[in-house]
Amino acid sequence: MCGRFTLTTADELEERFGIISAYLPEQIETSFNIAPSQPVLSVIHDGKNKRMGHLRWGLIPRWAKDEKIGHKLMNARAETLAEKPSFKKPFQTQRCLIIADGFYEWKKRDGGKGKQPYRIHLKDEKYFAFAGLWEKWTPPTGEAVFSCTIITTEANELMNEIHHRMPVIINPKDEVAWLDPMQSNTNELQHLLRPYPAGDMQAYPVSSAVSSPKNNDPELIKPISI
DNA sequence: CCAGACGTTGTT
DNA sequence: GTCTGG
DNA sequence: CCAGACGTTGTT
DNA sequence: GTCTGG
Repeated sequence: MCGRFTLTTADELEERFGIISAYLPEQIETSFNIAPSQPVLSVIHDGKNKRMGHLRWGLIPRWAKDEKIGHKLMNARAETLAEKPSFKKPFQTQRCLIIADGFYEWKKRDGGKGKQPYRIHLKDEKYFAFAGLWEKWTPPTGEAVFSCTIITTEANELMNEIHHRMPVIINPKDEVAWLDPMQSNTNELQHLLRPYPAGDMQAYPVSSAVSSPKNNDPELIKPISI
């Protein structure tokens, strides 16, 4: 679940997320099918300002010897964030938003083999933000890598028809609280990680989740740095 | 104590 | 780095 | 998450 | 079947 999503335009992002121009990335990548290990558009709070930039999807813990562990850490269960060694510290101080306008989920076809992909988005078709955690990893040689994971929770009534888990979409009024690095009351933070209201979402089957060319130009990656 | 994992999903 | 299992 | 590969030797 | 890359 939560293995692919979309960000198809970059219009009015700074207004929607309240980013001042000095903290915007030089370029924003858009895609119909963003996969783990690719750069994803994110917002963090550096203690003073909100900053927008790209993070690599698949969290690499600070202590990792090999970046490959990031291939496994693209999702984090909301229920256990405070306990897991890889997520504990990021949950306390390194929370982020990951910007999207849709995501995919695959429903197993009854009886037989195969899966049917569904595209899910908000009824108003607007941007939303996944709850995420970010981390900075410095390899033995070379530049630091800024990476992130997307938090999952139980499915709401809409998603439950497709799958039993779904990514956490933060209620817009809670975005500031989620990002605030000074907020360390994990009980309150945990409360923000609930299934988004089903009535505000819609889902429909699609023929394929893969529909756009990928862009692998590493020059486009502009990691957030603090 | 050291050694080894550190994650989720879904499937069995 | 920190936790778990042996 | 899905899609796609899954291998080596030796030659250019 | 299982791993890797995107």
